[in-house]
Amino acid sequence: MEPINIKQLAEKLNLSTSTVSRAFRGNSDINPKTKERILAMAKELNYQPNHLASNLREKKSRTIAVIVPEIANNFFSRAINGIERIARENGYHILIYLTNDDFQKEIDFIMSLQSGRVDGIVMSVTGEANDHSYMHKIRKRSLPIVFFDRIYEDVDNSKITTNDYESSYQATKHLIEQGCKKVAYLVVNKLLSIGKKRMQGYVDALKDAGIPFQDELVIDCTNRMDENKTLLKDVFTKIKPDGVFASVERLALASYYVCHDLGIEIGADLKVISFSSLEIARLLNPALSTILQPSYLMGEEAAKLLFRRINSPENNDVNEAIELKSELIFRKSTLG
Amino acid sequence: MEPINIKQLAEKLNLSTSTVSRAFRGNSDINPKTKERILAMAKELNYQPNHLASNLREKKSRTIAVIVPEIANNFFSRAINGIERIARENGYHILIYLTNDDFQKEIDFIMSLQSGRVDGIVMSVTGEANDHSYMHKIRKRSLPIVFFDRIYEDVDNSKITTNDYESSYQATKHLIEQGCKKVAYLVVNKLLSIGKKRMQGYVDALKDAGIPFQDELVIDCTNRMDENKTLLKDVFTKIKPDGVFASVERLALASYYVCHDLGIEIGADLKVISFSSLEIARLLNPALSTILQPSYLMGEEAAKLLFRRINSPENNDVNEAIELKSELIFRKSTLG
DNA sequence: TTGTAAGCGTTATCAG
DNA sequence: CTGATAACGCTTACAA
Repeated sequence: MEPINIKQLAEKLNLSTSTVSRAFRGNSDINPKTKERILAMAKELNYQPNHLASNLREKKSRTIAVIVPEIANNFFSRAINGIERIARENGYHILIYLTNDDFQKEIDFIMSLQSGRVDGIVMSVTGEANDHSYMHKIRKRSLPIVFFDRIYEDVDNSKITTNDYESSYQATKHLIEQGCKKVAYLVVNKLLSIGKKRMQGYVDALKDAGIPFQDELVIDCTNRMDENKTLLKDVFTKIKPDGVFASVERLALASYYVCHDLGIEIGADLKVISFSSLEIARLLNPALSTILQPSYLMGEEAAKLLFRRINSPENNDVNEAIELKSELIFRKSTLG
Repeated sequence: MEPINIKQLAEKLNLSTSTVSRAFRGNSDINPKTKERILAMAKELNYQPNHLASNLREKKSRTIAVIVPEIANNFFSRAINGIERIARENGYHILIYLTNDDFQKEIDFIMSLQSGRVDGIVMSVTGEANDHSYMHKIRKRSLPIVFFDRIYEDVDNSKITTNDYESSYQATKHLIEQGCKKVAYLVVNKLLSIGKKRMQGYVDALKDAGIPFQDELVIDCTNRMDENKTLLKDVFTKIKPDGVFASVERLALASYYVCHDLGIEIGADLKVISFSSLEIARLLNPALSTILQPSYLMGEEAAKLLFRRINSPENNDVNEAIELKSELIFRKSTLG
C-alpha cells in the first residue's frame, strides 16, 4: 500500500489539486463542505501531504538540529528533553547530531546543515580550543544558531549559560570553609570557555581565602574513565589533596571510583563537590555535593530563543544572552 | 548571504545544471576536469545541494526516526547513542520523537511519519496495554520499522530484545539463594510485554524454589518518583518484604530513597536487585546489584536491522528477531 | 562527455 | 469558491 499523492486524491474527488491543497492549509478560502469531503476521503485513503514537497515549496523544513558532544550524559539528555518539548510545541521536528567531542565532526555537521535541511540549530560546542573561524563564515548566513552551556566566546551569537563563575567560587569557598587546605581542581580542558570560567571561580575563591594557588592542583583530565582513574590514583596518592572541585560530573565519579579502590574516605579524608546533573547524587556513597545546572530549563530556553529567531528573521542580528542560575546542594561528600 | 542553487552555479560555470549535478553524484559520467572545476567553484561560492529537493526527486529522505518513551534515561540515551553511530555510518540523519509514555503521541508520530519524512523507524513502544491495531494498518505500508526492548508481541515485526525471562529468573533465584523469603516484584505496568516476561521469570523462580507466589508482593508502580516513594514506603513498612526485584531502574532508585529515609538497611534488612543501565551502580550506597542490558549494542543492532531493510526492500516481509543477553552483576545490595 | 527537458509533490498566484 | 499553471531545486532519461 503505497502512499497516495494529492493528484490522485484530487482525481478521486473530481477536484483540482489546488482545492485539495487548500483543505489542508489553514488560511485559504474554501467551501466548508468541500473541505469536509476532502478530509473524509483523505482519511479513508490514508492520504498525508508529502512533507518534502511542501517544505521544498515553502522553503521551510519545520525541523531544527540539536548538536551536542554526547547524549549518554545526564546534562545533555535532559537538555534535549527540554528542547524537544518546545520544538514539539512549535510543530517542529528535531534532528540529533553527536560530535563525540570531535571538532571536525562539528564542522561537518554544521556545514551540511546549511543545505535547507533545518531552519535552525541549537548546539553545545566542542571545539573551543580550536580555530572556529568557520563559525564566523556561517554566522553571515541566515541560519539561526543558539548556543547553550558550552559556547564560543568569540562568536557573537545567542546563548544560554549558567552562572559558572559564581557557583564555582561558592563551591570552592564551601570546601575551604569545611576545612580544606589543599583543593584540587579537576577539569577536562582548562582552555575551554567553561573550564576557564569555572577555574576562575576556583582561583578567586582561593585568593580571597588567602590560600596560594598551586598549579599542580589543577588536574587536566580526559573524557575517558580509565585514563582519569589512573591519573587520579596518582594524584590522590602523591599530591594528596584534601578537597576536590570537579568541573564536570564524570570527574567526580572517577574520583569516587578511585577513592573506593584506594580506601580513601570521601567526606572525611577528601571532600568532593562537582558540577553534576545526576538525579541520584543523594544515593551515592557518600551522598555527593553538587552544583546542579537547570539542564531541562536550559534546553527549553535555548529552544525558545531559537524559535524567536526563526519566527522573526528581521532582527536576526540581535543576539540574546541568558544566564540561568545553578543550585548548590551540599551533602555528605563535603560535610563528611 | 543566501545559499545559491544549482542553476546559479551552473551559470557561473557556463555549464548545464545536469553537468553540475553529476559532479556531486558518484555514478554518472563526467569529465574529471570539469568535475574539478565545478567542485572548486562550489566550494568558493559555498554551494550545497539542497537536500529537500534531491530527496523529493529521489524519493528518499536519508533520515530515520527514533521513537522512545523518554530520553533522560540511561537505557534509552545509550541505545540512541548506538543507533546514532550506525545511522551516521550509513550517511543517515536521525529524527528524535519522545512519547513520554503517551500512547496517543506514539500514534500521532507514526502516522505523521508516513509522509515521506523518513525511510524507516526504530522504536521502543509505549502503549502495550492499548489497542495497537493502528500498527497493523501501518505494517502493510512500505515504511520499515524495528522494535527494540519494548515491543508489541501481536505485531509481526523485526525486533531486538534481551533475555528478559531468563535474567529475571536468575535474579530472583539469586535473591532466594541469599536468604530472601519474601521477594517483592516491582513493576510499572505488569500488562506490558516486558513487565509480563520479567514477571514470569520471577514467578517461575519462586515456584522452583518452593515459595508460594503472593499477589500482594507484586507492586504496581508508576513512572512518577513521588508516587512511587509513597507507595513503597507503605509496602516496606506494612508488607515488609526482605527482597526486591525491580523490573526497571527507577523503581530500584525509589526503593533506595525510601530505605534511606526509613532507615532500612539495604543489603541486610532488604536485598535489592534491578534491571538498570546505571553506569555507577557500584557507587551507590550500597552498591546496587543489577541486570545490565546491553543498551548501546541493542541500539546498534536495531539500527543495523533497519538498514538491512531499507537497503533491500525486496524482502521487506521477512522479520528478524534478535535476542541479546543481559549481564547479572551482584553487588552489596544483595550480598549484604 | 554534455545539454535538454520532464517530473518528484506541493502551494501561491492569478484568472474565472 | 475553484481551477490552471508555474515554480521550489534537484536528478535522470534521452538526445546531441
